[in-house]
Amino acid sequence: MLTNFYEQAEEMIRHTGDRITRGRVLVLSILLAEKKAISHHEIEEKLGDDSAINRVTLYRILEWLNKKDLAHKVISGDRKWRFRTNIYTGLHQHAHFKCSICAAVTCLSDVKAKYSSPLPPGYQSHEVELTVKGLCAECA
Amino acid sequence: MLTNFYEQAEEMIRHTGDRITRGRVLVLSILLAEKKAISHHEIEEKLGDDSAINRVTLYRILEWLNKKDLAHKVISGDRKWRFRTNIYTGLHQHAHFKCSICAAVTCLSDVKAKYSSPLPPGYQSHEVELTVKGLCAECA
DNA sequence: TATTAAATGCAACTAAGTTGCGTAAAATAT
DNA sequence: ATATTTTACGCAACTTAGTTGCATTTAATA
Repeated sequence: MLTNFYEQAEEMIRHTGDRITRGRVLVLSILLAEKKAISHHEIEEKLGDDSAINRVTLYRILEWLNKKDLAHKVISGDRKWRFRTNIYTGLHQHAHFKCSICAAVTCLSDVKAKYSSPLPPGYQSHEVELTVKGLCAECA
Repeated sequence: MLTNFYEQAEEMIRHTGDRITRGRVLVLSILLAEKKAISHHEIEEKLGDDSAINRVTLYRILEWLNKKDLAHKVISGDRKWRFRTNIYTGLHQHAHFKCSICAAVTCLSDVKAKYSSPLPPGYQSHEVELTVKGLCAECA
């Protein structure tokens, strides 16, 4: 399973033209295996001791994945960033769900963000981030 | 002007039944005078040296205003919280604009958040937070 | 005016993310 | 296959935002 994601990650990274490094492949394959957006800390845990990556490097890898549009940053209220791969989601314009109890962030893949009236004059929209807060199925 | 907001703030706080303190009134009147959501740091600056409030107290006041629904917390990607009064906005279900250059957060009062399909089974929605990212009129 | 419960201030702390710089390792050229 | 050259990595030290515990002050009340 994970081997599969590992190869997929490698292929995706090759596609960017940038260097294919152990860290990038490991992190991206973790994100590919994951259904929901996960934090820096959670990724560190999943890496485990043997395949550990330096804290700073992990931040830089996540930043790089974001820049290359292989993953995106999910904003939430606990001042932690969470990351998720972009493969299953149409790049931007999609929504997230944040559980008020367990703080888990899930991408609502079918839910498209919409807003009902235009922006004030002179404003330009680049990206829409919609977060629905409430209780997830487990905490409800 | 500010005196006006000061009295309005006092009245709003009285209404909660909790104590009317110097700090609460000062902070709320600053928020009332402000059009956009502002950060802890920006509030400190507006308070100035003479009417300074302790950092921790300011955090607690903002938390309290949020709890009493006199203000609400605006989440953004720079891991800073911003606050805005709730008086002009219908309590929840409204959108924010975050400028990618100057990082200013504005409430889009006319823009109602909508999402086009239902949540996954078992999920409950309590609040919808919509953030449009792009360029504001000044930075565009 | 005295009492008391709640808010404030201080100091020390935590958690998340950043910066600078020397070292290691991909990719490329030889 | 090996040397060269970028580019990424690891480490240490730092910054920024927010938190906790506890002693002190202050708004409400009796």
